[in-house]
Amino acid sequence: MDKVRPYSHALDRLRNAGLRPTRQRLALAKLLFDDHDRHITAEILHGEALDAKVRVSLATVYNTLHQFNEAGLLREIVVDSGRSYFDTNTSDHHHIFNEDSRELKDIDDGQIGLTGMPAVGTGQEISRIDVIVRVKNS
Amino acid sequence: MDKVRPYSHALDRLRNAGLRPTRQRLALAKLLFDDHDRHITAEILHGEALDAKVRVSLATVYNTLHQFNEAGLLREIVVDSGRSYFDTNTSDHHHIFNEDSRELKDIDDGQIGLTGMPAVGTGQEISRIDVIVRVKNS
DNA sequence: GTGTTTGCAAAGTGTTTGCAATTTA
DNA sequence: TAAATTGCAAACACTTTGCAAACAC
Repeated sequence: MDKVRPYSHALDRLRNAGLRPTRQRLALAKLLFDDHDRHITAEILHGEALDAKVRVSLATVYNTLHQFNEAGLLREIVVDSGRSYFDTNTSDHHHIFNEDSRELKDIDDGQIGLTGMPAVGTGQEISRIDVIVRVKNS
Repeated sequence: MDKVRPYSHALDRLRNAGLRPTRQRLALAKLLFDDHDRHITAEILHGEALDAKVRVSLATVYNTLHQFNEAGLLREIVVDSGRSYFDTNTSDHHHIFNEDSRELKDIDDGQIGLTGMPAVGTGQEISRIDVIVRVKNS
C-alpha cells in the first residue's frame, strides 16, 4: 500500500547508482522517472525543467543524461542522426519511430520477435540488438 | 560474358536515376558502386575522392549522397548519432555495428529473421524495419 | 542560351569541454 | 575543507545553405 513518494524514489535511484543527489539531478530524475516509458532528448528535458522552474543548464542536462545512461537508469537509443534519445525503460524491448514527427515509442513486448543468432567475430561480444520500426505518415 | 565497364555502369545508374552525369557524380558513383556492400560516410568518401585525384568539395559529396539516397541508389543507415552512413546495398537486410571501431557491416541474409508484425497507427505506414546488432570488443 | 550543378565560406544544429564558482558530504 | 558538481561560454563535429561561377544539354 505504498503511496507514491516521488522525492525519495528519485533519491533512492541516485543513491543506488552512486550519484550524489544534487538539486539538479533530483529534479531531472523526478521529471524522467515519475512517468513511465519516456523517450526524451536533452533539449526537451531541459525545456521541461525550465517549465518546472528548475534552474539547470543544458550542459548539466547532457552530463546527467550520460551519467544516468552509464548507471543503467536510462538507455540511449540511436534512431536519428543528429540527436540522441534516452529511454526510461531499460528492459529489453524494441522501438517504433515516426520519421515525420520524430516521435519514438516502445513496441509492446512480444509484438516482435527475433530468430537466428548473428555470428560475431572473435574478440567481440553483442552489446545489444536494436529493432527499429520506422514509420511515416501515409 | 560482359566485361566490367565501370564508366558506363556508373553512367547508366545516373541516367536511370534522372541525374545529370557530371564529372563529380560519375566519379563518386564509380567509387561507391565499383565494389559491393560499401558502408561509407561523407568524410570517408570525400577522402577517397581526393586520394583518387578527383576534385570535389565536401558539400557536393553531401549533396550527392542525399541525391543518390533519394534516387534509391543508396540507403542511409542510422547507427551513430553524429554521423550518417550510406549503404550501397539497397536490398532488405540487416546490420552489425562495432561501437568501438564504428564499422558497419551487412549481416548475411537469412542469418536473422523477424517474427510478428508491429501494429502501426492509422494514417501511418512502415517505411522500413532496421535490425542493428551492436557489438563491442571484449 | 537556359537551367542545373558546383564550390566556397558562412551559418546551423546538437553536443562536449575547460575552468572558476558553488555545492555536497 | 576536500572532492564532486555546476554553469557559462567557447569549442567541436558534422551537416546544410546562399550565391556566384562553371557546366550540361
